[in-house]
Amino acid sequence: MSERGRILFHLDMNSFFASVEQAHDPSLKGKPVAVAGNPKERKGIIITCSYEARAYGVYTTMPVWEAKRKCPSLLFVTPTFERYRIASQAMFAILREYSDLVEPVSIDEGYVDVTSVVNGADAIDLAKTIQSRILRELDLPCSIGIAPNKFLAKMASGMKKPMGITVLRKRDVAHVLWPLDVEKMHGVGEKTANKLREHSIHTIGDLGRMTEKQASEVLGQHGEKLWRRAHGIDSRPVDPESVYERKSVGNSKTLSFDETSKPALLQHIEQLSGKVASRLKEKGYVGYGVHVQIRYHDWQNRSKSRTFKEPIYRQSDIEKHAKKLFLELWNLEPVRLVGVTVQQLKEPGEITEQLTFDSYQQVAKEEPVRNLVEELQKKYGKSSIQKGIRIRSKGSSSSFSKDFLNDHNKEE
DNA sequence: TCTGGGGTCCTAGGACCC
DNA sequence: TCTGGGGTCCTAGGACCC
Repeated sequence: MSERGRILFHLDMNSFFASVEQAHDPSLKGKPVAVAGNPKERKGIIITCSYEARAYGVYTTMPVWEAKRKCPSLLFVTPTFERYRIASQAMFAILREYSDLVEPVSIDEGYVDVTSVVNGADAIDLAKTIQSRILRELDLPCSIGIAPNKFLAKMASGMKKPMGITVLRKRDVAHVLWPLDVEKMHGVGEKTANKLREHSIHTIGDLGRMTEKQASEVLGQHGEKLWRRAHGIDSRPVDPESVYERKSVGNSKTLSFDETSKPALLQHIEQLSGKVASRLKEKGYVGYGVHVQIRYHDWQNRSKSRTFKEPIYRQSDIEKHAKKLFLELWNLEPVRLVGVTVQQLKEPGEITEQLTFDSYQQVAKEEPVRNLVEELQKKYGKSSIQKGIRIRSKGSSSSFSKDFLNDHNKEE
């Protein structure tokens, strides 16, 4: 498939969780707001913060205590994931009004292929329409990148925030992308950036000016991919199905202190197994592998996994295998985090057991927009609709996005 | 008083098979 | 006569992203 001629949008919600909270409680608007877990827990970090908070130097993953120091007036909100899922669904529902080719990437971003919907000249108008609808109907800001492929669209959406619309053509790559620090590139993290710097590669342009062979000598296959991206080459299609193809379901927990007691650790494994089992059931999957992770006090990560012939989905089975794996793995050192994941998921289509089928059907079917609106109204009341759709939905919501920061926080 | 929790994808080595 | 070559599966670990 030629990539010439495609028109892709990448839509990115601006500081999504914080914006949803500001939409829900307008008294938070214009103020530094941070969404963070329980600040008393060790896990107290900033999950998202408003632009007003960013102005004080607060950013995602910053420990709460540090954020308080940087911005004493910072308002803290504990996350309400149900609200975010609802807003996310409503946002994707709007996108699907314009194209069937919508691929959610996470709860707050996705790609839309509008090639057959709009001609090049009208793409910006469509982006403006979508952006202003999301602002008017959901009271949420977003940025949109317009480009001939996913990589460029993603880079474009990040260029103007909040409420930006940015076109990035292939011919813009050399003068727009190449001057940027190589770490700004999607797919280049700290480790890769360090490795590149060792070879005097500091900007995207430095990477682009290497030969493809040199890039692969430094970074292997990953290097070739990045080199092509640096040249604006990316033929990945927008795949609306990918959201349904979940590969694993897991839960992990950073313990409130480094734990050395075996019974206590096994109890954490039990709890995590229970969460995983109920999420599997809710989503209607069975798995064929169990994976256990340990993070030690010194941040050393270890993991152990095992594949099974028989489908795994019962809490008792997950628990049994996870405990066994844990005890084989644990070296008696203090444990900071434990995690349990069920992987190699399959939809239980041909599985004889029936218990998961109903919930699977719910998840697999996309809800009509109309229902969403009704549900929004139920949750927030009709009076608040002038400023935006605010919906209530139960179950089945996560089918719309590969929801990062997932169901684990349902109870909060 | 460092550093959450949910994921995906990739690599590399060994087992095993034809 | 030293012992090919390819493919797949499994497992451990790492990098990255939101």
